[in-house]
Amino acid sequence: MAITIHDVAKRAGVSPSTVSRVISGNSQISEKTTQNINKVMKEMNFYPNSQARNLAKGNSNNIALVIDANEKASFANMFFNSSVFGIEKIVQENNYNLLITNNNDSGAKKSSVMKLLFESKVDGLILPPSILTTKLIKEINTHKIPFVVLGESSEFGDQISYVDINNKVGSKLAVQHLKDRGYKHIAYLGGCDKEIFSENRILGYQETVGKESAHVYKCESNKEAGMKEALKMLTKKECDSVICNDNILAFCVIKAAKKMGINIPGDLGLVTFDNYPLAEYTDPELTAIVIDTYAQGEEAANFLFNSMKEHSTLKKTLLIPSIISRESTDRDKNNE
Amino acid sequence: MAITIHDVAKRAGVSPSTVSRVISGNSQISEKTTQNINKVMKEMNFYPNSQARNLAKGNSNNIALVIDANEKASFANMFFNSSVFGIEKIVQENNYNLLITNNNDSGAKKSSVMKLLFESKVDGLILPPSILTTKLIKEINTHKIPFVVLGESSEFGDQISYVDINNKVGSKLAVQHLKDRGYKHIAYLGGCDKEIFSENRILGYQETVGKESAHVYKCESNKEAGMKEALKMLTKKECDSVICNDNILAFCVIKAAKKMGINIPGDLGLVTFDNYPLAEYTDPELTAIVIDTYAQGEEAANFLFNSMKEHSTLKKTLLIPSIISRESTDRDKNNE
DNA sequence: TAAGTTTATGCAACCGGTTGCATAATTTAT
DNA sequence: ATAAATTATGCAACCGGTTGCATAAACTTA
Repeated sequence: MAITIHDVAKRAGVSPSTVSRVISGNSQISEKTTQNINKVMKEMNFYPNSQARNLAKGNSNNIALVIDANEKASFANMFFNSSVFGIEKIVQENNYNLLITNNNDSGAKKSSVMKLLFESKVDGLILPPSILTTKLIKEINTHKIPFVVLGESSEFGDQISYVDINNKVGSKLAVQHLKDRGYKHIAYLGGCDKEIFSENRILGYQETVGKESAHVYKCESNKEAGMKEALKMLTKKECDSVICNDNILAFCVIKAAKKMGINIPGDLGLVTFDNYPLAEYTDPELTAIVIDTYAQGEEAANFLFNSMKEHSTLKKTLLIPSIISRESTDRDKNNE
Repeated sequence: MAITIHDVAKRAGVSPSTVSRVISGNSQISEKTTQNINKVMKEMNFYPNSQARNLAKGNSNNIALVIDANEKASFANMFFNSSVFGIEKIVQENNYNLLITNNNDSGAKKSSVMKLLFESKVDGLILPPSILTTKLIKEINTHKIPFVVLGESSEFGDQISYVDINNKVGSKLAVQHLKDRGYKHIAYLGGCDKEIFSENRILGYQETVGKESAHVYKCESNKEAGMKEALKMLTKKECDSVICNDNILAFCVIKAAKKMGINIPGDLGLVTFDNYPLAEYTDPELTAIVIDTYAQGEEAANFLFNSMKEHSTLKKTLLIPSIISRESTDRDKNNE
């Protein structure tokens, strides 16, 4: 049914190998023959069958992006989101296919990632830190499949290559931004112990303001915890500004401040990590630490393709975030 | 290097065909032999090479989800997001792989979707309505690849199978919800002419409130247009409630109302289409028409797999949305 | 012009499975 | 016990490309 390399060969009066060599472009076929074969291929509208090609070449031409089924859908996804576009772009530039799969590691059966490995379905993997286990890393290495992690890992940091945001620098940017506008006492809201990115943000904050002037209000990222902790923070009146660990908490602060009659940015400066689309639609609009997940995806994919070409050593990449100034910190330095 | 079916056959003392038949499970191999082969496969940790399998079977074992590079990243992506999880779930249940690709139809070269078709890389396609063209549909049909569209299409509605939300019903739900709470004059904010989903929402709204009592404030979904139109609407004072075409516009209404000293829900009832994570963090929290994109993804994928098993006719599926009541409409019926 | 190089192409095996057909092994019927 | 029917398995071709090696053709060089 489908047109094969043999059909093309017959029509062009050459052998299949010659056609194959023209397709691959990596051999010394005479200019004349090449042009003729190209012409015939165009005429017959021929495209090589990728299954056959992969089998012969011994690769899959796929790389897989694994997502974590267990992550709470909402925000984790938004994140996953832009990075996938960056990844997809690089994958396409390399003439590869991008597979997406959930890691449903039930323990009982082989997880989907294991299956990808065993059935030789991928030449490379992009993983979230949350699914890493000693067993998984060992298995991937046994199969000699290069992989890269989208984010830092506290437990396995020394066994993996990863691309993450420099969260410490993010906090420094936030602190500096607030100080520049005359805010003196800066609090940090959010972050729980298990997330390494929160840890680093808090660390960066503490280092910048100085351990003694740090006021960290740890809390989970949901309505109840967020509101409670925001109100607590505002009631204490220790601080004239706050850095939020994410947009949800920033929204909570806005709400809490409103309830208590505290004006943002007049009485309270507010900087938040993350810049989701609605961050510029709030009242006041949110000054945000912007994380370029698209670039993160690109970076990870590029690294992966390099590792596939030539064995490379472990590499940790930290991208520098930026800050976008909006109403929530928009006051004169001397306004205080 | 890798273990093949031949290695297994040798060890088990049978022919490769027998092993193959055990793997496929679709033939009459004796119980004894089957068990033995299974044992050997487990011992050798054997998994069939998928490239070889696909080549022999003449399929790819892939379905592709195409995303539209041109859609504005933000909100389109959030949408894309949950549906991809639903799709991925069904794909995995069917032991298939999910490919994701951008449709970079530059016109010059073959677009990525065309490539997928020509290189036999997919057995099925899930497409966004925005990339449909006569040429593309024709090409897909020529290749006899089943496909389904994630959303309705005005131009090609009669040539495709699609899964969409019943937007008319969404509007009816919103209107009914507002009426139940004693709101009398309901406006509709947002929607531009090119989007069929907006059209249907407005249509459903008009049909429910009656053509003569309809007040549609069309506008684009961005800060400038949204604020301007929201202020205009509130200034006119025609209505005591509004249905917003999306969360961005709802945020604009909240901001505009605050500026004008209008209380939500007291003076103005507010229902919005879409329920993005931050919709419950606003002040007031947003009553929202919830669109289950996860289910939409599942539905589309299920339909696709059915079409792959047996040729099926075109099918239009409309999922019923639901409404989640929050503060922005939370007043007594007699409060007015 | 013959010998030596270089370049262009074909042959055939191979990648690792699947499957139609033939045959061997086993069971059932007579 | 033998023929007939049924079940289990193997053989070999095939899916559609790729590639090492051999050889033919074209080009140098002496």
